[in-house]
Amino acid sequence: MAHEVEREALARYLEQHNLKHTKQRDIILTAFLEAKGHVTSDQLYQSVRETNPTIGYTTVYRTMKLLCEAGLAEEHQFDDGVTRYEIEHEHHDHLVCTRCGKIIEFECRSIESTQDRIAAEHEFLVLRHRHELYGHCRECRDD
Amino acid sequence: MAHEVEREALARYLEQHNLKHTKQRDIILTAFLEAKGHVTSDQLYQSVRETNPTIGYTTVYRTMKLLCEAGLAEEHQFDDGVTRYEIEHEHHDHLVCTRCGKIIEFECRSIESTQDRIAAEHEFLVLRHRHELYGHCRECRDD
DNA sequence: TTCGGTGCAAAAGATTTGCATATGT
DNA sequence: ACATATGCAAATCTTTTGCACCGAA
Repeated sequence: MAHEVEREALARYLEQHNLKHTKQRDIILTAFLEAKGHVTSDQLYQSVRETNPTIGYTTVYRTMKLLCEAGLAEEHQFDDGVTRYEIEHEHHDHLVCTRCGKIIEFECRSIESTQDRIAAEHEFLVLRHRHELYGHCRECRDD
Repeated sequence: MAHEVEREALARYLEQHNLKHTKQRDIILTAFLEAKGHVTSDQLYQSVRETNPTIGYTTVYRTMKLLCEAGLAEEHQFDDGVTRYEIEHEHHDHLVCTRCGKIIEFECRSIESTQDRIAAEHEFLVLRHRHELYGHCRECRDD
């Protein structure tokens, strides 16, 4: 079975918190991992429904919240207002194409250190950040 | 009367677009400017209601949209999911305190040029960006 | 007089909650 | 058996829309 690492992480989390290991949770985790990040609750719901038409919206929402708490997923709000989930991994930022919706990840040490300097100037303790560039990707730009 | 510059900008915009200059628009603009940025629709609605209890939610929403189009306001979505409006001015980014809600603005040339470099690497045309650091401000941090 | 504007109520879209039932442990 | 999960429907919350009436030009 695929995604062994994540499934075990979930199992561990459930056990430690006295929660139950249900097939819904497993199905949703799998669908989420297969989607490879940046999915909306609705996309997830649709994809889960294809094979398991009895699973409800509620369970998708509750499970995604659980996966976030377990450190397997991360919630993200881009400018369109819809919540998306992505697989939790090394911190990075995003290029978002406002035409085709493509999301490209990037990561930049030099920006991060500048950020730290700015925060320090304000005596601000930074816990997380978001940095998104919106525009048109190579395929969508006109020029 | 205060906020002469903005009121005139609005008047000009309305005229140029064949829209009407109503007292609601004036009242909402004033409330928005007095709030000094980063207000939610609801805060605006409440504050407008104090002096003008007949103004509806709808008008607040429609007017804020109008002010954005006129270039007087700017819409912003922070991580709490609620839309906030701020007074449109020189581009800048934000430090957001997740304890007291304070929002500090900052601006950084060196980050912006790095951004441009990254975008260029992806042949991406950047139209706008957001960059927010979430954490605890000087007054709210524990250490 | 004529359009655009306003306010209400209803709709819409995303997410959450109450509750009876089902199911891991 | 017992406590937690699930799925439905209903509730919430924010924002938008339809529509009859109002008011600025």
